Amino acid sequence: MGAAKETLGEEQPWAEVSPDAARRLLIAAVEAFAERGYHATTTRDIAGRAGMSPAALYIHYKTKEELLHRISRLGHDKALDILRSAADGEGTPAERLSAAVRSFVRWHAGHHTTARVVQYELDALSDEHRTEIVALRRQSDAAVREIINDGVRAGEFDVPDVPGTTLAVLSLCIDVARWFNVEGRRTPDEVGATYADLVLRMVGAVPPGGAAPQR
Amino acid sequence: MGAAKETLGEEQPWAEVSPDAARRLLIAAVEAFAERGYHATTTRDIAGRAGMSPAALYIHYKTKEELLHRISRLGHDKALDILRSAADGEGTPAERLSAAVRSFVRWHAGHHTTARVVQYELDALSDEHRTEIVALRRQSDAAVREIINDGVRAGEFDVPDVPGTTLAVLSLCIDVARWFNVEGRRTPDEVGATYADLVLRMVGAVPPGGAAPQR
DNA sequence: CGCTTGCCTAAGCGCTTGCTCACCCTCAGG
DNA sequence: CCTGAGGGTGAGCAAGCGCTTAGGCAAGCG
Repeated sequence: MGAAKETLGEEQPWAEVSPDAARRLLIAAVEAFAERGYHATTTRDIAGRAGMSPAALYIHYKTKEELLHRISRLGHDKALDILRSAADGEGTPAERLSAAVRSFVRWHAGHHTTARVVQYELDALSDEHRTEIVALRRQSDAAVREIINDGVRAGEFDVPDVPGTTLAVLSLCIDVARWFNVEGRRTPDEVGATYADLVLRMVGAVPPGGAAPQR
Repeated sequence: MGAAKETLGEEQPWAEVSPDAARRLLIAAVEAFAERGYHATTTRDIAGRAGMSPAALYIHYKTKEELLHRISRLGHDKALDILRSAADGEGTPAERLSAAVRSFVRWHAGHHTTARVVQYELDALSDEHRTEIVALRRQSDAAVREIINDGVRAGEFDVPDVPGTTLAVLSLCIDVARWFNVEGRRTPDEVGATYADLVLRMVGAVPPGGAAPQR
């Protein structure tokens, strides 16, 4: 149910970044940051991956930190968007929570390089940029908490500690970006389904029909 | 002069590191790595925090990476120890799983600076050291999986995907190190209790008595 | 054609990094 | 007293860092 009418996985995930050279640099930076971390990545490495000279980077971005901020901002926007559209969707709280977790996890697994940068490199941002991003994260938290509160009010969920459970649910989903490996046995879809099931158990909503994804 | 080795009344977490100067350097490194990350930390910063000159570091450690390795090794040993003693303890699978999660989470919250370094700076290790650490992590995974398998065999747990659930449980616990804040509202004990409850729900074992920790 | 504009590079500046080296201080054993 | 070893320091090296600068080249336009 719920007919996940999903805007198809963007074939060009960074279509909003232009011109072309700026996008190539940003994609190269995502890869490099995800592999080695922000501080261990050099501007020469980023430029090299994009097939450019080190100086080319500074035509499109003022600093290396601005690159990280752009990535972080776009990624958080996307993540929040995913959560919001599930939270504001139709259906019972259980259905909405399940959909939110499934799509949120699918994104973290499918775009785990981006997600890794977005979720684990916050410390490298400037104070100003970090507070901007933290505000977005609080909105993500609010979106999930709202679904859980709805479920509790409707008597569908049994949750003694709503803020704590909200935190745990988001934490569980976010950490997917850390361990997910493309060469592993699980597809993003499978992980999403498994996690949606686990989260429904956490809030005391029995998964429908016991139809748990088996393998 | 005054007693150089003063008992602080709290546990001495790095008692196994000697001599004294080496321990002070290690503690300084844990703080710095946890705050800024390995790559953003300079050897001068570590030495400075320990009240020494930059060169002093190299009397006790061959490289900066060796410091990280020592921290990571000791931390993983401790974490594995905690999980093992819960897994090998007595009681029903639900009791053992609950105890394992509670103590594991309590450690990650209470020693969140150390845990942050231990859990999130693996990439900075040399290939050799990283494979050594990864082997320890696989043992942690095995310890948790064993409890869950016991519960399934005993008919106490309802777990469709044991490896997936094991991964999720560990992931949930580990991520505590990322978000836990000393100035937050929760104590390590409270988080441990909340999480133990959540994990029992995840494996389909009804939490005992419904005595869930309230805010 | 000359001139501007946008994108890019080669070279390199100033600084910081991990790490080393020559030397010093303290103290136990003879 | 001397000696030698272990723990410490100030100064600094080579390499690598983020970033800048001067200039090149192609395209659009009078």
